[in-house]
Amino acid sequence: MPARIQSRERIIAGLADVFREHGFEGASLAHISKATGLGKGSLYHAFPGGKDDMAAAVLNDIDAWFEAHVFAPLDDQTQNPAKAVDAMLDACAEYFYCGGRVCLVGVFALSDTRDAFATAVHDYFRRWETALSGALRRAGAGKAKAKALAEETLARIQGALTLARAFDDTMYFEREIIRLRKRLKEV
Amino acid sequence: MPARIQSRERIIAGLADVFREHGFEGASLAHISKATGLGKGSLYHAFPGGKDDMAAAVLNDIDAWFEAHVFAPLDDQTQNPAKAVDAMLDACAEYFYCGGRVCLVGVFALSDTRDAFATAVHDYFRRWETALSGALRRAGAGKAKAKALAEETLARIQGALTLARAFDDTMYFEREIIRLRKRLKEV
DNA sequence: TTTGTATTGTACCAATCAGTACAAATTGAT
DNA sequence: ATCAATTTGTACTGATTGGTACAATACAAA
Repeated sequence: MPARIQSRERIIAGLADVFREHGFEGASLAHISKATGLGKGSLYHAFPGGKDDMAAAVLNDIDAWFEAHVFAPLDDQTQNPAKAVDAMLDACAEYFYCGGRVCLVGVFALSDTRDAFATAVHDYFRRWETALSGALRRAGAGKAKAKALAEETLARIQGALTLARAFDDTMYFEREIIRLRKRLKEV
Repeated sequence: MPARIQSRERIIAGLADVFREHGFEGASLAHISKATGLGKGSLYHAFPGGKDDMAAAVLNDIDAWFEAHVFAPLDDQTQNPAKAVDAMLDACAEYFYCGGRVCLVGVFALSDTRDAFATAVHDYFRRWETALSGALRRAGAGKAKAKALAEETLARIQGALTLARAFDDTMYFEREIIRLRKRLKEV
């Protein structure tokens, strides 16, 4: 019966889906087992620390994706900052499936899981905010305005995800991205 | 041992705190019992339908509060629409404890609880959106602009709550409200 | 094939889950 | 004070929780 190698990538992707759908507390090992196709034995072999370990791995994976596709491009001094901001919105639309997928970090931020993963959540948003406000500064905004715009942008993205989910209509997210694109060109 | 009358108001307030903190799935009867000071007997006496019943009662309570303090004032044709919008932001700041308290409807929207309470979540945001966009129209905005601004406003409020919680800093919410107040005067 | 290791499924554990049953206690009316 | 109705705490239920133990399997090297 046993033994077929699963790529860790695929396992983490399945874990992310479950955590996004049910939150940390709601993600039972039964759910996780079903979503990943792995039994408890395999799961605890791959993540000896249990659910905490799994969630940490997922958060790490998300962080790596955003670092590569969002944060680093925003930081890149050699590129046109306006283009980097545009690329950020593209990356968000891609990552969040145009609003069909929710932000796991945001979910964790709202739930009581926040306490356990507080620093991970904190760092993710801080990293995003400073990278974006840096790019906006290079695009010509003053220090205060850049920070305010960055805060506003993150709030609008997170909020749009909530609304898209509440209305079960991805257009809410897509329209917000369009408005945001326009707004961020006004620097 | 038993018997002291608890006001239903207080019970529901306690329930709301628990659901906000832990989400629907994470809110165990042990948590609920502790937060309300009521045993299972009392809880199932007051809410025969169990947790679903409790959550529905909380959502109903929230809806009533917003109906009275936010939606109805926005609808009021006899009042200055700009003032109603301002009052809406005041009411939000009050209700959400300036960001220290999370939006339960938003939490439910993100979790899988969404399916069970989909219509309640849906109706809440739709009601808010139409009331706000109506007020903005009366304040002089065109139809399309009013709708876009209303969507943007709801997203920013929800997102600001997420950020305030993520950073554990209510200033993120308060600053967003200030920016929003300014933005909504531009109609 | 044989062997050793990495990987896996399953049987189990104590704790906790939502929910039920019911008797004890409190209340308000008389 | 008495009594009926309402409220309440507690003791249970079967199911599910996260986690452990371990034997069976598959795989790569020999």
